[in-house]
Amino acid sequence: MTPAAPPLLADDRGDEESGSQALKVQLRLREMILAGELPAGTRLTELALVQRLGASRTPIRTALMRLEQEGLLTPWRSGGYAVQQFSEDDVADAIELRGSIEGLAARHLAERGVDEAALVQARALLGPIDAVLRRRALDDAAFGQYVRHNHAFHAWLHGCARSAFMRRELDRVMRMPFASPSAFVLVQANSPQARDMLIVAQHQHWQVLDAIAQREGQRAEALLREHSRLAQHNLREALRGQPHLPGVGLIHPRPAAAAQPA
Amino acid sequence: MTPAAPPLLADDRGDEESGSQALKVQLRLREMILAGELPAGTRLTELALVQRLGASRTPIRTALMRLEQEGLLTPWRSGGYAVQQFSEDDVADAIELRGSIEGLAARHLAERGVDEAALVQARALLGPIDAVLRRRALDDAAFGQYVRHNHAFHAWLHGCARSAFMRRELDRVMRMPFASPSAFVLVQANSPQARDMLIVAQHQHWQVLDAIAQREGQRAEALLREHSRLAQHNLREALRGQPHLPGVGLIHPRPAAAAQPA
DNA sequence: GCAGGCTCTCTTGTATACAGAAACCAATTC
DNA sequence: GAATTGGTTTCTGTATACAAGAGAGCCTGC
Repeated sequence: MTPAAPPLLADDRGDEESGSQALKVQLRLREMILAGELPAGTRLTELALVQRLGASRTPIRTALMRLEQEGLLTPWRSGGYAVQQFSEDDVADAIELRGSIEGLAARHLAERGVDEAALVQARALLGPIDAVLRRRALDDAAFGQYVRHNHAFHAWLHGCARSAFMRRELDRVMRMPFASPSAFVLVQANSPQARDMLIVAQHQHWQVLDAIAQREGQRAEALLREHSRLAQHNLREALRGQPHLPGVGLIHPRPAAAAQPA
Repeated sequence: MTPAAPPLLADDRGDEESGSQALKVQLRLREMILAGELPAGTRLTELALVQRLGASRTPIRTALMRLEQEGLLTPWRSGGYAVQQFSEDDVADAIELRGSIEGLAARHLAERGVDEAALVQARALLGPIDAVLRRRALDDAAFGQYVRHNHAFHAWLHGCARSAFMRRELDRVMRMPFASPSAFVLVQANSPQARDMLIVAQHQHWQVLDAIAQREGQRAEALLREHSRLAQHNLREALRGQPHLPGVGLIHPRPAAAAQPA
C-alpha cells in the first residue's frame, strides 16, 4: 500500500536497527500485535517471549510494561499480560476523547493568543496538504503525504500548549491505539469518497487556524471535536468493510470484552 | 489533621504491610516525594535507592517506571529518573483536563441515559455529604468524610462510562498529581469560607445528577467543567497561603521548569 | 462416582553479577 | 590560565539464578 510504516498508529521514528533491547522488543511486539500475529486475548508469558524474541527476561519485562501503559496489553489476574481486546465503543471513545483534549488545547490557544510566528509556521504546514489535494485523483503516495503532513499539523497544535503537562497528555492521546489523527485514513484510500473526506478535513484545519487567530476559543474547540468525527466515520467504514487491515482484528465489533479473566 | 492518609492524592487502599516489594517501594517513594523529602529535580539513582530502601534493583526499577507513568518522575537524559518539577500552569491544566474528561463522561451519560438504579445509587452517595454539611461548623473529621464521599461520587461517575477505555482514562485522570477531585480541599479546612465552598461543590453534584437524569448533556458537561474550577481556586489558595502542605513543594510558582536537563 | 487434598509444574517476583556507556576529575600541555 | 585528553568511577542495561506463589491435574479416600 504505502512505503513502509503501518500508518494506523503513529510510528516512533522509523524502526532503527539500533536502540536498546527493550525498545526492540517493544517495537517488535507492537508490530506482532497489530499484524494479528498475536490475537486479542492471547496471554503473553515472559519465558515464551524469551524463546521467541531472543532477549532476556529483563528487557522483555520492560517492554511489556511499556505496552501496557500504551494500552495494547492488559494485566492478567495472576501477573503477566494478555493482548488487549477492544470493543467498538472503546475505539469510538478513544477518538472522541482525543477530539476533546485537542479541542481544549485549541481553545486555550485561541483564548491566550499565539504569536504571529507560530501561525505562519502552522500555515506552512497546511500548505503542502493543499498542494497534495489539488490533484483530482490521489494515489497511495499522496495519501501517505497527507498522513505525514496531517500528523505534523496536529503535532504543531500539541507543541503550542503552554504547560509541559498538557504537551505530554496530548502526545499520549495521539499515541493511543486507533485514536491517532491519521488513524484509518488509509482504510478507504481507494474509495471514491476518500479524497472528499480529506478535503473536508483540510477545510477544518484551516478553520481551526482561523478560529485561533481570531481568538474564537469556543469555535476552535467545537471544530476539533467535529474534526475527530471524521476518524469515527473512518473507523466504522474499516469495521464494516475491510476487517483485515493491520490492528483492526483487535477490535471486537459488538461485545465489549469477554476474554479477560481479570 | 486527619486520620492517616495524605488526602492530596487519591490513596490506593490504605498502605498495607503486605504486597510486593515493588508496590512497597512505589508507595514509599511517592510518600517521600510528596513529603518533600525528595525535592523536585532530585535525581534518583537505583543504587542509592537500594541502600536507602533495602530492596533490590529489580523492584525499585519497577516502582520507578510506575511513578514515571504516574507523572511524579521524569526521565533523565542518560537513563534513570528525576523528581518531576510542576509549574502552576501544569497543575492548572491538569485540573482543567480532569474537568473536561469528566464533563465528557457526564455528557455521554446524559445523552445515552442511565437506569434508575444507577441514579438511586448516586443519590445514596450524595446523601451523606448533605448530612456532613448540615452542621454549621466543620471539624477535620468532617472534612475527611467529605473527601471520602466526594471521591466515591466521582468514582461512581467514572464507573458508569460505557467503555472500559473511558473508565481507564477517568481512573488515570483522577490519579494525576494534584488533579484529584479532592485535591487541596483540606488546604483551607479551617478557613471561614471552607464550608461555603463545599456547599457550592455539593450543589454542583446535585445539579450534575439532575442534568444526567433530565438527559441534558451540554448542561452536565458544563457543570463538571465548572466544578473543576473549585479545585483551581483551592490550588491558588494553597500556593499563596500554605506552601508547606504535602506535595505543594513540587509546584514551582512561576517558572515552568529549569532543573531538568532531559 | 465425587470431593478433597496433595504434588508437580509453570510463571512471576526478587536478587545479583557482569558489561558497556557516559560523566567526572585530574593532570598535562599549549 | 584554559582546554583537552586520559583514566576512573558510577550508573544503567542486560542476563540469569533462585524463591515463592498459583493453578492444574491426579490420586486417594469416602
